[in-house]
Amino acid sequence: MLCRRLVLVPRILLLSPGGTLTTPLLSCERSFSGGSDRRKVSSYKDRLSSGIVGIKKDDAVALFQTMVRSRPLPTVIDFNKLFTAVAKTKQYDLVLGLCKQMELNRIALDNYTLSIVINCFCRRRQLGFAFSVMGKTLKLGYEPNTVTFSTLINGLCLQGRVSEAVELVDRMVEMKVIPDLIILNTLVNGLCLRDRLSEAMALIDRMVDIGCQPDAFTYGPVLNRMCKSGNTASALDLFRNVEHRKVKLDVVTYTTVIDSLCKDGSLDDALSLFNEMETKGIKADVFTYTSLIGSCCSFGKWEDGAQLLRDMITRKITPDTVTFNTLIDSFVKVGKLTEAKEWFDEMIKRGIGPDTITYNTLVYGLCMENRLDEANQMLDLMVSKGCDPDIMTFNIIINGYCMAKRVDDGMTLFRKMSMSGVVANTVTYNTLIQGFCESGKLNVAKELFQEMVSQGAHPNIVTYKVLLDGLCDNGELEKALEILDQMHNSKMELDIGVYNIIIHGMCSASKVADAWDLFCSLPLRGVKPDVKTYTIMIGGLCKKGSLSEAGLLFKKMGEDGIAPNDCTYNTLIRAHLRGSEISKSVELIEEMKRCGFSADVSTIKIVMDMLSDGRLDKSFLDMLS
DNA sequence: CTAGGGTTAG
Repeated sequence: MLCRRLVLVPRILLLSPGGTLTTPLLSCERSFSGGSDRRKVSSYKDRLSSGIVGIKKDDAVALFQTMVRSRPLPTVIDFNKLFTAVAKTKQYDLVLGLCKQMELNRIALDNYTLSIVINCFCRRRQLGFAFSVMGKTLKLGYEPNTVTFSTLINGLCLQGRVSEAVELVDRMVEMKVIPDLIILNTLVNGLCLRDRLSEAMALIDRMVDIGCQPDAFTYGPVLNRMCKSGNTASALDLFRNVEHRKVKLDVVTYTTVIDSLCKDGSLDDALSLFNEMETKGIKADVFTYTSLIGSCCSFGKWEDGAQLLRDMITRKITPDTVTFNTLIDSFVKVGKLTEAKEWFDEMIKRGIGPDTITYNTLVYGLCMENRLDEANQMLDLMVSKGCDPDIMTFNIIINGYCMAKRVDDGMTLFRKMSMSGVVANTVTYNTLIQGFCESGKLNVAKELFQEMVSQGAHPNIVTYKVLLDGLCDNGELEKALEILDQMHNSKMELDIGVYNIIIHGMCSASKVADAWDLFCSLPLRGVKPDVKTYTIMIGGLCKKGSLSEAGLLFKKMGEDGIAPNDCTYNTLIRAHLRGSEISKSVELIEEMKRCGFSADVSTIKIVMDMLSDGRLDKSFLDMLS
């Protein structure tokens, strides 16, 4: 069933079929208080047991201080409970800081605390520190257990170093620690993260062979990877298969597939899987609802999205920041800024804190409506609420300035941003380079491109497209062709968009013959012309006065299976009007109308001009509408 | 206590 040689598998799995993989966790609980005096410690005890899920930074620090000052001292287990809760909120720096404080207060960390520290370093991609904590664990005389190892193995996997993770499993076995289901699941996850799906599946088969029953955690990452690669159908197949083999799937696996169906636009299928899950007694959670709400909104079913949110509140499934962000984003995307603002107020009313993404989304909405002053006020608001703007925030406003033809203001903000320590990325530079190109300041655009390279922000295909377009529009076709040459020599994958820009540039520079040669060479270059390519080329031929050639290309386009759009028709119609080929333009207009397109602004302008100087009859206007 | 899922920009 599988080819062992190709598959990365720890040695123990190849050597010990039929062996058991379960091992009890070592008990390392050590008490400082001896458990005698319970009265004085009740406040932090209550706090730890009454729920510290999703604990905020200030709360965590305050609770920690109370604990450190309590006499007798709380047990390490109590500290571990706090650290675990904080780690779950992904505040790894905070956990590390608190652990440091604990040491400074001469409270000994135990084996578990050290595992939590290792996990924090792993999550922060500081594997070196993680391994030295492992060394410290040994030096303190603790036996590393499966938790210590699984944490480190996960750290390696998160960095994409799966082979080393497998080696570590082998070393762990040498140290007489038997890999358990969690370790193997971690490896499966590591393989999935590197998109090595077939190896992951093979490892799962090996697990089954040696009697280690996979669970929802085993299949979760596999399903997720399939879904993220756009393969919902395969994921659904695997899902049904696993379900059929009586592996108990959980809310996460269901939600993974539900989300993928939502992303594919199969909202009905997603909803029926949601119902199926609930029927089986698996309760949907905030992730499930958030996916469904997002999908409803993308279909324009706002009331349904809002209703789902109300449902979840009724069912005591508390919506979080992401849930509101999803809803707010959907409203912003369709320009319903008022509704977005209402939901923003609602989330504040419910005590759910907006985050950078919430503010970015609202800033984006304001910028789209050219309300730049309000966007800047929103920026001030987020700063005043202690929510740090990130590169996305700045990119959105800079883009807003560029679209409002205020590239210089965009540049000022860019400099301010850099002073505040936020580092520009490729999108930032692309936006500004485009802004300068469109305002005709080609030299500034070129300088910025140089700055981008020297700052280590990698230009991508979009950067080049923006630059090529700018050069072509500003009469520097030769320079554009030089860059195109460089791009051919680089490893960059050129798409049809790049060629559309160049062909368009050639046509604008009245080099229609060159454009035609390039157009004809596209198949050789492995690039397929799209509707824009044909339209640009048709426009070029029209400009040259070769209406008949343009007509032939229009015909060929249809034969090549590319459907013309409104731009194609309007280009041809204008050319025929200019060439006084009235009857042909009437023919084209009727065909265009049959396709559901209509005359654009430029076409209407020509028609008006021709009506006023009498070259066209009034009946033409009726036919047009 | 260690492994899998949902939101933003050119």
